[in-house]
Amino acid sequence: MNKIPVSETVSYLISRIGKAHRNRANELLSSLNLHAGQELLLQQIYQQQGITLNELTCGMCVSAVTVTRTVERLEKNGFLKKERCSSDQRAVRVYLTEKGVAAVETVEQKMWEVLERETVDNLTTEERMLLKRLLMQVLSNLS
Amino acid sequence: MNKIPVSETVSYLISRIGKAHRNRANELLSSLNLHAGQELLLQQIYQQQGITLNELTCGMCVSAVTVTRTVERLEKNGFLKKERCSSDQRAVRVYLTEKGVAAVETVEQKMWEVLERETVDNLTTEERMLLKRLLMQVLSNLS
DNA sequence: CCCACTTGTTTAGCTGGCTAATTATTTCTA
DNA sequence: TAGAAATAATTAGCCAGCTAAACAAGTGGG
Repeated sequence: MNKIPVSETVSYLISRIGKAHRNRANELLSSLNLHAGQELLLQQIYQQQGITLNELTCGMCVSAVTVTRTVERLEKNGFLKKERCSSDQRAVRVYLTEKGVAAVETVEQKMWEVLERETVDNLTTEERMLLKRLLMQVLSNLS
Repeated sequence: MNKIPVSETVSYLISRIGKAHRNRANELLSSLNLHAGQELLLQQIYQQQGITLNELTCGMCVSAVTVTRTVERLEKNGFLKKERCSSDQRAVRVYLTEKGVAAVETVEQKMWEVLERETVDNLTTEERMLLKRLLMQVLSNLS
């Protein structure tokens, strides 16, 4: 059985695509003064105002430290507000400001839609469905 | 035309997979005292001892700054050596040490092989071929 | 021959992401 | 009920990655 070079493996493709995809996301987000990663956090708060940092940590597959610091920066830039939870003084709840809400609603069309269109360009509808199915299996494999 | 939720787009899958894949790569690399990104750099030098930082920058789709700093750390940890180019005093050439060579040769089986096996697990041979083809198109779209 | 331009690298300062260790609060249990 | 254990968040310190700006060394044109 011949070994295929690393450069022709699915893993190598994924690492290249992951980088390119993130780069493009950053380009699209820069006009909103956001960085890749922040938009996911804002979207979570949008779906549940008053969510705690701990709940954010779980929902984003990211470490608690990263959440703490990203929230800190987003608060400094006026996208959200922190508030100590009254029933559990350990927990911190976060709420989007008007600016934060506007940002989330803009990210949808300024980033996700553009990114998706570019990503699946030149693929037929069937190929897109298929790709989605295969990627869901890959994600499941790696989780 | 109904909009599909972000969580069901190829883009969203790619960003999730990209993160999970990188995390797993880091786990596998940690036993070699390497971090994701460093292994690509070492592999490039392995293929061309004496490569310049500028050539590394081009070959890795990464900024010159990142190359400079990663090389600096890898040198500090004994994986490579820097040397000013004699014919062009601006350029810096890098060479793997024995430790660096050993690392590259171990990364192949300790990281790439394991990662690939895990990534395409539960996919048939046909599905793997297909996935590869679709991902190559995606990479081309994003480059 | 010298000054302008280009090229290769580095510094400063920012981002997301991480682990380990710390602090504060709550909960559980002996 | 008091002390131990679990939980939520933070601090310190590390890594990859980035842009902008500085610096140094070649290259070219007038």
